[in-house]
Parts: sequence; C-alpha cells; structure tokens
Amino acid sequence: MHDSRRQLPQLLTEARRWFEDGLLAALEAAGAAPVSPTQAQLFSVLDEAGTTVSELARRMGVTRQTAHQAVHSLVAAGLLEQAPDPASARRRLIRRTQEGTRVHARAERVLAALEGQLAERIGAEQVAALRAALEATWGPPPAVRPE
Amino acid sequence: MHDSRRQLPQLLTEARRWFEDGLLAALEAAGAAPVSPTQAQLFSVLDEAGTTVSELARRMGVTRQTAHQAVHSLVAAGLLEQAPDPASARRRLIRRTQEGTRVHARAERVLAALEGQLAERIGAEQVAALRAALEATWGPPPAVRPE
DNA sequence: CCAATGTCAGCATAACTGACATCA
DNA sequence: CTGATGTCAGTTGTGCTGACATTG
Repeated sequence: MHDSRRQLPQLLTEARRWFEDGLLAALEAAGAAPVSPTQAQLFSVLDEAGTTVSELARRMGVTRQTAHQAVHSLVAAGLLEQAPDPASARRRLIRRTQEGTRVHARAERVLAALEGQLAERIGAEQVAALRAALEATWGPPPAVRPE
Repeated sequence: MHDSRRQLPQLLTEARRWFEDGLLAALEAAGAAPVSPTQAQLFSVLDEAGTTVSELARRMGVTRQTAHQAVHSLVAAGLLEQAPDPASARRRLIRRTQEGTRVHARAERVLAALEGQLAERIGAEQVAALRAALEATWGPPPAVRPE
C-alpha cells in the first residue's frame, strides 16, 4: 500500500538535484568557477546592504563557524568581500564583489530557465502548484509518536 | 523582482529538512538508533527480494563505494544482512534483518504522520499537488545556456 | 563583567577517486 | 579476456564543537 506512494523526502531530494545538476552544468559550460551547493545557498541569503557573518549563519541555519568558512572560501574566490561596519568596529560586513554580482545574476537566469523548461515538460500549473506548496508556511516539524 | 520568488532549490531543501528533522526527532524519541539521512535513503531503495550493493548504488545515484560503506555501517548496526546469491557466487544480496524491517516500518509510519500533519497545516490539496508535481516525469536536467 | 562577534583549530561524517581481487 | 562486482584505502569537502580575542 505504501509502495505506490514514494517517500516525499526522497522525491524532494531528487527534485533539488535536478535543479542543482542543471545549474552546475550550465555554469561549468559557461566557464565559471564551480559553485558548491553551500556557496549557492550563501549567495541566496546575502543582501545588498551587507551582512555580518553571524547574521548569515542564522539565515542559513548553520553555526557561525560554518558560515565563516563558506564566506572565507568565496572571498578567496573573489566573489565576496569584507568591509568594516562604520557603525561598529567589531562587525564586518559581507558584500558581493562586482564579479560576485555577475555570477549571481547568471545563476539566477539559469534557474529561471530551468524552471521554464520544467513548466514545458510537466505543465505550468504543476510548477505553480509546486511553488505554492513549498512557499506555504509549514511551521516547525511536528513531534509525532512512532507508535 | 526576483526577491518575491525564492529559489526553488532552496525551497526544496527546506522542505526535505522539515521531513528529515521530524523523522530523526521521532525516531530518537522512540529510543531507536540514530539514522543518518544516507541510511534512510538506503532503506528506501531496498526491496524484499534482496539487492546487490552495485544496484543500490545505482538507485541512490552514488558510487558503489559509497553505497558499500553505508551498507557496511547498517550491517554493523544489525539492520541489514548480506547473503550469498544462489544464482551467482560473486554477488551478495543485501536484505533487511527482522530488526531492520521493524525500524523501516516505524519510519514509514512517522513519515506518513508527518505528511498528514502537513496536510492539516497547508491543506490536503496543497500536499496532493506537491506530490503530483514531484512524481511527474521531469526527465534529465536540460542544458540551458547562461546567456 | 557580560554578551555578541569574528576567528582559529581540531574532529566527524560522507561523498569521491584509485586500486585490486574475484568470478560469470 | 572482458566486464561487473565487492572491497580496501586514501582524499576532499562540509558541518560540527571548543577555544579565544575583541568590542559594545
């Protein structure tokens, strides 16, 4: 009875890999530096004003140290830069460099194109429904009892 | 203009983590051995007849070596067992032990309960639409041009 | 003194590649 | 011989915890 219903987590993982593979392939074909999933996520939580590492860590749901490391690698790659915060000497703001902005814009175009391709294959309504369900407020995972 | 549209890959990742966190918390609350995401995926690609490590690797989309390691740890945990294939001496079939079957059944109940909880929160139609979109045939990721 | 921040260091896990023995 | 399989080994990446200096 459950065999006809595949596990949702697995389906979600496959869907994410579909996008991820398409994105990496497109960027690599364009000769861009390979971007890890972590780095992609870091880019998506940035904002224009500049953000501290601690704030980025909160948005990503990881520790400060992990975010710090991800930022460090992207700074080394020339896609991010650190600038002192004029409001507080102990904070350092993280911003995209010009190159970082270019790469980010290109990645967004690729993702939009992938979503468009998907709509051609499974229908725009399906894609819209997928997005609507994922954007809904799920709240925290409930504590269910196994028995 | 894109800020209102969050990235689909990120939304998919969050959704998967929602299920994963709920599952791990429930199993841990039940006193079961902690199950890593990899091990959970491995369980979901098993079948009753028994399968080779190479076949499991193909289903999971990882290398033989990775699958081998995951199987090894689950054998050590007493949830899987290896049996010689009567049809071919060089193949070894992977099966669930009785304990492994129990854990698997429990995990499936938890996932079903989580899906039910989600339906209460965002609506059964949304969950059905989500499942329908994910179960559709997406095909291979298309090769899009960044420019 | 206390709390938040940035950083360095070490550790664990899980994926990968490489290599090799076995057997249909 | 060739190819598929199972396995061992080493490497890399990514997350974690621990620790510490700096600063408001």
